[in-house]
Amino acid sequence: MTTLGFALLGLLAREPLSGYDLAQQLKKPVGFFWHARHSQIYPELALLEAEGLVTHRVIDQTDRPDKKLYEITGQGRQVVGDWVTSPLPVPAVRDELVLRAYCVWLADRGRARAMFEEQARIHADSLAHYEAIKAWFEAEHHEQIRDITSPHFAGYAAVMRGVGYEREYTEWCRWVVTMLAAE
Amino acid sequence: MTTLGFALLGLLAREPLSGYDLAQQLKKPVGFFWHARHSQIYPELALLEAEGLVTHRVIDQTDRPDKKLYEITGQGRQVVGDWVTSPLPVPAVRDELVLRAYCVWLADRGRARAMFEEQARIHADSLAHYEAIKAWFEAEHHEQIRDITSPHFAGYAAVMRGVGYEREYTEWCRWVVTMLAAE
DNA sequence: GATACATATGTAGGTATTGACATAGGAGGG
DNA sequence: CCCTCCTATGTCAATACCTACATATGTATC
Repeated sequence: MTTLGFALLGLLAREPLSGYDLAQQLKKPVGFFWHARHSQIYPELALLEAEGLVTHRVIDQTDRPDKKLYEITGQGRQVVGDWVTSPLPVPAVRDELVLRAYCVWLADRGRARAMFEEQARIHADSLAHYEAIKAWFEAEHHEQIRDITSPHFAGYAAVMRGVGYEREYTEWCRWVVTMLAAE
Repeated sequence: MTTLGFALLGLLAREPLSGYDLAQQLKKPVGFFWHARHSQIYPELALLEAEGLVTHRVIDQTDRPDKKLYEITGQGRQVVGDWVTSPLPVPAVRDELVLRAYCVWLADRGRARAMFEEQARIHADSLAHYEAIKAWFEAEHHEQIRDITSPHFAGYAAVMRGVGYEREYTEWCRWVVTMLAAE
């Protein structure tokens, strides 16, 4: 089982979805900290089905192409639940912008400043996006987000991480900009 | 040119290093937001040398095996400087712990709480590590960390991100723990 | 003397992911 | 009627990365 497989199971545990739907949800910034292309999703769904973790049925559609609607099985639900608390491998953090910051002393000052200003904008936009989702959760599911057995709590927890992550990232970008702009 | 290639050039722009040294620096948590194994580093160094971005000379050592000391060329310095401000591809954020949080409603409450407590400890340790490096920079290079043409400024900027990242991550883990512990 | 460990450099095989190619039906606009 | 876009499912080749294998020298410990 790959991590992508668990990501798909985690989405299918909430509602039945087609491969196309899953690909939409795993597009940034909707996919909370995991994403994949349809070229990886379709084969992974076939593997999950071969292992008996999901099943599918074809839905005939008149106004658009037919689709395969995937549903999680009881076994799939068990597998993803066990995976959540299984030993976590050391996370592989890779951030190209931080790496670039580490090399910024070799770059042109003005161009570097422009780049970090743009990145600050991008992350501020992303932050606004997450904060909107957070507000939506609090308005629409103010009860369920306190119930840890509810998928809404889990979604809210992921969004909380998105807010914190992007807030810190935006602040750091702005700090770099002020340093590059100083004097 | 791969991102790893730029990472190696960024390190070699500071001082000549062997492949082994580079592998040590790119081990977590020393490698600030980029890491690689020696099995990837050695071939990459050969590619960089073939492109004329680095050169190497063999250093004879008596107390340990001989080593190849790599030095960046003028062209290599130019290439990495240009790369820093080149268009940045959309970052591919993948965080398995956040994905697990998104699925935590399917898991055992006690086990989940224990896992997030452990993760909080891990990230708190990492935060302490980054804060120690930050303090070292401020004590040893309090002048250079304000000079954007200095590698110390660049290193300080990367560490600042490490501090912010791990601080936020630790706080989020603790928030999840309190939610899982409530009632 | 044997064993383990740090230094040092490499290769080989497998997996996860991406980007491009491929097909197809229906909707909407010009 | 053509072109574009959204929906929908798939394959293929290339790449980035990891795990494991492979070798060699010197030091420290049992």
